[in-house]
Amino acid sequence: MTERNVISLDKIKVACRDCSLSALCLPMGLRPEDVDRLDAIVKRNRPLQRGDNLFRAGEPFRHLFVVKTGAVKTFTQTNDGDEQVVGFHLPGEVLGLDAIQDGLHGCSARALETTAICELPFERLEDLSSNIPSLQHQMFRLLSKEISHDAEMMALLGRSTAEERVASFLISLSERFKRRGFSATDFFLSMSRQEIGSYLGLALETVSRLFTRFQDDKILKVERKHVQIIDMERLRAMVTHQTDAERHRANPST
Amino acid sequence: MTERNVISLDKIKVACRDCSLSALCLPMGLRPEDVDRLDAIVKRNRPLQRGDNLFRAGEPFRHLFVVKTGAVKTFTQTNDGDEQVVGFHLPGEVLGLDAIQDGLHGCSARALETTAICELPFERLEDLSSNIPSLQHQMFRLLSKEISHDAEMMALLGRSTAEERVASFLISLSERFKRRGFSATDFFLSMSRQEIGSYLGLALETVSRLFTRFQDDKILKVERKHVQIIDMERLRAMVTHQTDAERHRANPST
DNA sequence: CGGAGATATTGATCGAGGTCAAAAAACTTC
DNA sequence: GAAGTTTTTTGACCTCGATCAATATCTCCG
Repeated sequence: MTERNVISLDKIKVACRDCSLSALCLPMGLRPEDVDRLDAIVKRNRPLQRGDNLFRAGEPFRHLFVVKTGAVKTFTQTNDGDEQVVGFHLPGEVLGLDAIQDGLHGCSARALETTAICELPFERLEDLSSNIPSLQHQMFRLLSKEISHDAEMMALLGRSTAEERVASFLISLSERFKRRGFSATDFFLSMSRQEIGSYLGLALETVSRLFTRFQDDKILKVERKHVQIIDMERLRAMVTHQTDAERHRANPST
Repeated sequence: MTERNVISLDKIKVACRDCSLSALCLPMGLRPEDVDRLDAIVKRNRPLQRGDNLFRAGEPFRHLFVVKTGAVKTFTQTNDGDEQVVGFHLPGEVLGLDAIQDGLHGCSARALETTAICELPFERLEDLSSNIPSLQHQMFRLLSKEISHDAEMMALLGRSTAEERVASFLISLSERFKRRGFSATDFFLSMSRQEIGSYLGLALETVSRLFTRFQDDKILKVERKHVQIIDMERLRAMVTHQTDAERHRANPST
């Protein structure tokens, strides 16, 4: 199960022991020789604390952000005041891609826990990518990946039952943790039931009930925010909607 | 209410009376001097008939597609066999952006009516955009626009009532028609109730009921697939979730 | 430590919208 | 234009999950 989007991951890991750069390399899949040039433009910020905003909807867009450690949620406000979570961003993942189009952030981003972030000045990234074809290519891939992820999410929200949504959510987290070298079956949820519910289009009570039901069914072990996946097979079996792309990725021989 | 993404639209319209190229210019917002270079790589296909596939999920990705006339739906299959619509694509809109990441189409695309399409060989587009910074910039914008559209859609599917979803859908169609120079208040739906329902995460019966209710309330005039929006204000009032970006676009002075 | 304010669980109730069913309207094809 | 197919409308019923409410647990801080 190698990460398709990463070119010679081992070399990169060696080339940039600084975790901020490996956080960059992972999503971008850069070649080592390109990393040095990227390195020059990366800003490193002090960590955000839980509740700190990284940016707010409507603010001008200057930087792409890469999560180094911690977790971030992105959300919009509804007219009647409360917030709607549109994404969770784990280490190695990129934020701000929706803001390129018109130079304004379309959603707000807030740290869910103590979080370290890399800033990439977008203008300079654009300049660089004109000169480094592989960087341009990776930028296109990055944006495209976000689009297919969103399409999967839309498909999930469009049809599924609560059970299926929560199962999908856990599987998605599991795969994302695995990809970054964390445990795929034993992890902490840095977001509240409320936030999970908002993201999945469910009431927080429904999320809670499903967690306990999954626990009763010996599929999970849940203790507050600590989740262990006991029976991944049955969790996967709950998800009816697997895109052809996913099928292909799971079994590339087909 | 000028289209922010288009640079000197009038000039482009004059420069390329061939509708295929204006279809390209609109989403990309290219400068006239770039159009000639694009022109060279555009393939023009014979029209698709209703039901024809443009591509299927899992097929290798070679081209971006731009709808010239007609309409296309994109959809995925669920494991239990039936299809899930993930998007509708009207004249001037681009398809295939989700496939850049891994070179495989993640969904299938099928014509909803007689449809003319432009093909853009993606490799050559990538090459060109290395040499034309403004093209690279527009490509980024195009991808980013898709991402923010998807985020809005996710927000819609995540929270809204059936009423709000159908209202949003009609408003979205209206704005997209308007942008391309068609009537914003009087148009045909080339998709079935079934397909609308699938897209909005609703049963087809629910869509039908809402259409008749809107008609009874003097908000719409619906006759089969022909829709007239009578009271846009009340339609808009139904939508609680307006992103800050949308608010800003509607009233840029803020 | 103990009290205050989040956050999570669990129960009870209710309604929006899904499902099933049947009829009506529109489109096809010969 | 008749017969068959597909799409849409409308009605009746029921279920899943939202909402309301009460309690339990955690976390933070003086």
